[in-house]
Amino acid sequence: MKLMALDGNSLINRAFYGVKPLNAPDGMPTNAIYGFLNILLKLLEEESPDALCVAFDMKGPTFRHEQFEGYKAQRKGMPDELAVQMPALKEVLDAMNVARRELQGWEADDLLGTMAAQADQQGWETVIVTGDRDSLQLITEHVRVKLVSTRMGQTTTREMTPESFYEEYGFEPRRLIDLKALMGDASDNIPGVPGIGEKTALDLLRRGETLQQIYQNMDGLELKQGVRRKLTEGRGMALLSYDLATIRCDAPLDFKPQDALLKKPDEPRLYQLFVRLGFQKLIDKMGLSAQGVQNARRPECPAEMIADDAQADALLERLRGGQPCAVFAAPGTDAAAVACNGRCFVALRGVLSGYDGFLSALFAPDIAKTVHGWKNLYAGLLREGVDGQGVGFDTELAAYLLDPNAGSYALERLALSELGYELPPAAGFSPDALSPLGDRQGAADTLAAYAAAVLALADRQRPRLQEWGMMPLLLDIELPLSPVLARMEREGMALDRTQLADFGKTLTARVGELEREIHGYAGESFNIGSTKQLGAVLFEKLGLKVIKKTKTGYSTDAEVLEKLRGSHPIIGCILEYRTLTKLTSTYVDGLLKVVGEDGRVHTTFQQTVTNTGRLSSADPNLQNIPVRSELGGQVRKCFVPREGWVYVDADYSQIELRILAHVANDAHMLAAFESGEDIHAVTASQVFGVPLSGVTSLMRRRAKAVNFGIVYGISAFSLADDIGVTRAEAQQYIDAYLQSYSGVRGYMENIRKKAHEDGYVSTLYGRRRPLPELRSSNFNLRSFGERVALNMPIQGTAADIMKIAMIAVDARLRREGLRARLVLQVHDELMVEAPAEEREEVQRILEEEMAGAASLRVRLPAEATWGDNWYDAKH
DNA sequence: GTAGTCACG
DNA sequence: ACGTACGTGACTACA
Repeated sequence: MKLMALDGNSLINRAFYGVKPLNAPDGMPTNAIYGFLNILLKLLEEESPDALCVAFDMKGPTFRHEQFEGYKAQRKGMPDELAVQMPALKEVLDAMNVARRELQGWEADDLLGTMAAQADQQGWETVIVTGDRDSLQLITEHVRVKLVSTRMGQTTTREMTPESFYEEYGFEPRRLIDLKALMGDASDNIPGVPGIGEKTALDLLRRGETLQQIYQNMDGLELKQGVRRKLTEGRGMALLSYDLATIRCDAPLDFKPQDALLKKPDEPRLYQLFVRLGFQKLIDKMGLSAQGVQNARRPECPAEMIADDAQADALLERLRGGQPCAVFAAPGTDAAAVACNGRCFVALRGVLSGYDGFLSALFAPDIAKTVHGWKNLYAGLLREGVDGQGVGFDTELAAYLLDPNAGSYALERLALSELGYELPPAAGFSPDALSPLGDRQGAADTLAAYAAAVLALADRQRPRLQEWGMMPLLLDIELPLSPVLARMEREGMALDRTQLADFGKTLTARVGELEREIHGYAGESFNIGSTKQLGAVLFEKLGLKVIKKTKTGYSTDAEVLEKLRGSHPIIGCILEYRTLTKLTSTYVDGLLKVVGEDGRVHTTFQQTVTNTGRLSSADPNLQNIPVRSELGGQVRKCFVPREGWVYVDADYSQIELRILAHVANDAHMLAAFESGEDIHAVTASQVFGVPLSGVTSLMRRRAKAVNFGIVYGISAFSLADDIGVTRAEAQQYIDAYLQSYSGVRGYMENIRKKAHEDGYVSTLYGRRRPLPELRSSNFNLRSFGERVALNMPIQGTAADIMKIAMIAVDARLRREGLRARLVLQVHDELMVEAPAEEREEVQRILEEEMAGAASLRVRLPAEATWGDNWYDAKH
């Protein structure tokens, strides 16, 4: 039989510092609980023990404090964010029916030792799990220790047995006590023998001595004079430390391993807890369900099937009266459910003969609707030939605006966390279920439940959006943007497949040559794409200098290779190989793979992904098509408009710095922009104290890096690293910058302060990003939060303005009856595909609407250029 | 599924 | 004193 005994405090501490911040829907930090449970589940799987018990420390002094008042004296209490997670963890363990023990006056270590002793007496084996090496003294033939370490979400365990312990330390596990007695332990404030350090102590123990033997037979020992004196004088300390360091196995603990046998968890209770904590992943992983949970309920809303046009018209008439309603449509929109005033109506294409007409009428402007995911719904309607209108609320967009950090806005998840609704699986309204042979009433009930959830969710979200002043952001920016994005996706961009494939062949040929050359230099054939194998060749076989390490081995990134360029001809080949294989795999093969039947690529613009309010582009990502290198530019040449059409491309000029000048209200920066001079050159002249005419290209380059750094939340260290100067020099640049731009300095100070006070930052348009990181006790995380506090209002405001511009450009193209259409957005750039004869008008529209999207203290000029392919349009 | 790398703003 | 720039997505290798 096997007992697994966990040191709860040690593990939750590891989890707390090793797992990224995580919050429950109510804002309570949960990362430590989450990390702890993941470790626990992994261990249960690995070990399949028969019994499990978790030991905890208790607050207050222990018997060791009575022996020595300085014991653990300088130890600080746990940070608040961890402390609040302890009770919840214990609740979770109780719900899992996991035994746990704590005992006033005793540490978790002693409880583990005692449990192991009890288990041993009954012939059980024990696995102790902890992050604390002190427990290694408990290792015996029947007791193993698993040492857990986590860093950034990654958990590793190392198992220690008598053999592996001896191999590492060179003496027996019990002698760990002797080691501490001799050398002390700074972190627990155990004194040890004054003057005896790790080296001497280890040496004595590896010679086979024990503390007892040392003091019984001091004269017979071969010892340096000083050591002998220190040992003699420190005898009292040594004996005290020996006692303090000894983990006791006789705590008055009520424990038998049989008491801790694994039991089935209390599922409903655990489920409820996990919902409260926001642990959807664990709910899935452990296969929990809401069955038996009283709170989790499905909205009571049986579907009323719309069978004929008369019923459809009656419903439409009622909706036109202004009753709030929510529409949920199955993908492909072969079915639509309308929730309204406690009832739910469902229209199915196969049931309602006038389904298409119903859909058109439902999505007319005179019926105000709430939906979940307007962009995709609009796209679906468009495929049916319906131009959807009259959508006044979107629960997905609302959830994103309320918390852009949340990551997922699936209706099922939101219904659960916001309403306590358990929605039936979406498979319930699959095409099969909706087909004449399927369970149509069941499918309709499922759709109805989703529609009802959307309606209820909107009621929960609206007050918060109003309170936070975010309704205009939703109604005037995000919602109207959705159809624009849907049309852009549908429009797509044409690819010249032949030209792209030819380019691919050229690349592949060169990659072959490089591969041979690289293998030749290496003297062996290996996978150049494997960083592990490449590292072995470069740093072990060829003996090149190790510049940087990753957590799994040597770093071989471009920055490292660039520094090694002079030391071996293989380096240049590898760099070129990397460039070319990236181009072929991601951009040549990758794009060719996703060309549609219409010869065009249709990206997906994701509207609820980024933490700052930007869009993202995926499948394929058209926002990262190469441009910085000449070779990469070849890919852009393969994006071509229709015959007789052109691409018109418009960029904002320095939008982020201009927004910085505005929000910081910095007189110098505003003046610099107003003068129309090159902003980086002006910055250089200020930072380096030379007249504008005296700015060299090196100065400009460095000033540009400073400008970027400011926007990102600069540090001298990274700036120095970026531009290759000393830290002190970088600091001088920053100081000189902030001296010149005192408004920016003030902004940086204010926004930091405000962010700490409020716990969030926002853009000019009220988009908000919560910053739980700022309350972290972890220095790194807190610093990250402060950098984000500086950056998000700038990046996010630029995103807001671009969205406003997109809505305006799209509307004006259509209003003016042009055939030209938006096809792409790349953060500060818009691209329109236009008939050649509309080119000049489109250029004017882009420049006017982009510049006019916001009125700030600076102008926001945009320049539109054009060409017969994407590359030429930008050159 | 995660890590490393690299493409973009 | 801490470690170190903001925001993305796609590909390959590897456990």
